[in-house]
Amino acid sequence: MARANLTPAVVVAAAADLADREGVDAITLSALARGFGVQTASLYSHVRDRAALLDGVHELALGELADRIAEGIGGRSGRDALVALAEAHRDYAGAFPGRWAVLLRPAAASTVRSASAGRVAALTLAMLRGYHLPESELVHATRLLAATVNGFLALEANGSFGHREPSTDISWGRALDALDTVFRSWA
Amino acid sequence: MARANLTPAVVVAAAADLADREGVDAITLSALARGFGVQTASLYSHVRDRAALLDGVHELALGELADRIAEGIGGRSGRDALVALAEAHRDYAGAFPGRWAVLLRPAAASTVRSASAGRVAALTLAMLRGYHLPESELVHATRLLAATVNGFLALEANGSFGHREPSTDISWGRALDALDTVFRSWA
DNA sequence: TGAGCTACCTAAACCCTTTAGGTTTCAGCC
DNA sequence: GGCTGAAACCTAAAGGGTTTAGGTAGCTCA
Repeated sequence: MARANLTPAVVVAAAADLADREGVDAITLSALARGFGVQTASLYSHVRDRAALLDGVHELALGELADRIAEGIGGRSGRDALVALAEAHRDYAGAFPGRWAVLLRPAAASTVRSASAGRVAALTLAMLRGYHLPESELVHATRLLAATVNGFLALEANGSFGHREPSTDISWGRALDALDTVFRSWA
Repeated sequence: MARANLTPAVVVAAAADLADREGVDAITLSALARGFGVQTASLYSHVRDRAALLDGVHELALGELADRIAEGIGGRSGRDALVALAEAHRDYAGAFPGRWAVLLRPAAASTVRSASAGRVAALTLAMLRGYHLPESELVHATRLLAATVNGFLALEANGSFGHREPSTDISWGRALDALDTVFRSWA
């Protein structure tokens, strides 16, 4: 019986893929074990429990998202940077719905303190600095940005916007316009 | 053996209360049955399955939220109405975290078509009409509003904002200011 | 009073999680 | 080459949850 040679990282990656294919609820130790051709209990050598597995996926997704944000922002600033950051989120949510859904769940304390979380925060802050807001307002601007982007994508993902015309693409553009306007003329 | 005299509505209400006390994941037919002093299988006479139960809670919550929005908006208009609507959401999310979490999940098709969903939509639309946007822009404004409010409350609820100073109350105020500004000067 | 509907029950199949403790495999070293 | 120890993997089992099928008891009303 050949070994699967699993590692925590391999298990977490498989969980992320499974979530993208069949939804977050499909992340079960049983399903993963079946996929690896291994007994369920064996996975507990690599992952503490199901919660820890989800935390792992969370952190993985955060890192991937940070990469995409960094690449998108590139040398841009101002509105271009804002759009790039938002678009990175939307592309990621569209391409990896399962990973995205995991990101929307409460993060473990360790995840909040992770390097990936820090990178996302730093990139967001760097982008916002391009708008020259008062330093003390940066937190509020960050929260507004995060709320709007995440809120939009969440509603889009769970079907709250329906499939009605006009398409959500236009609404998405309006939302980015609104954010840009707000940041440029922050009281 | 005294009968519990259950009805679908009673079961759904109990599920909602349970969610507020212990979280959405605590909504199990088993737990509810224990609460009623009844066998788990008996609940299937009143509720098709767990998914239908959650749909019931979703619709219940939507109705309660609509009531609060209506009461909050009262005779107000413009910014006052916007704040009342947003505050109704925030109060509800704070007071009934479990019900709120259920609202954030994808809605069943029947729920989308329900009277409660219609009421929330109608109230939102009525509020936005106070800003005199072009009729064709109302959809986009609605989506931006929903995204911002829901996004903010979701991030607040799942701890993404941390407990850091300054408090989220101030950020919340900034977000409402931003929405008001955007709606008043919609391009 | 008794017929019938409904509320509730027992039984059972099936799936998932998690713990405990045993066995196999493999790299590296004498 | 054979031994050894650490991983990697396994079996077994307890404990919950969901759901279906079919049986029984209690209430209502003719």
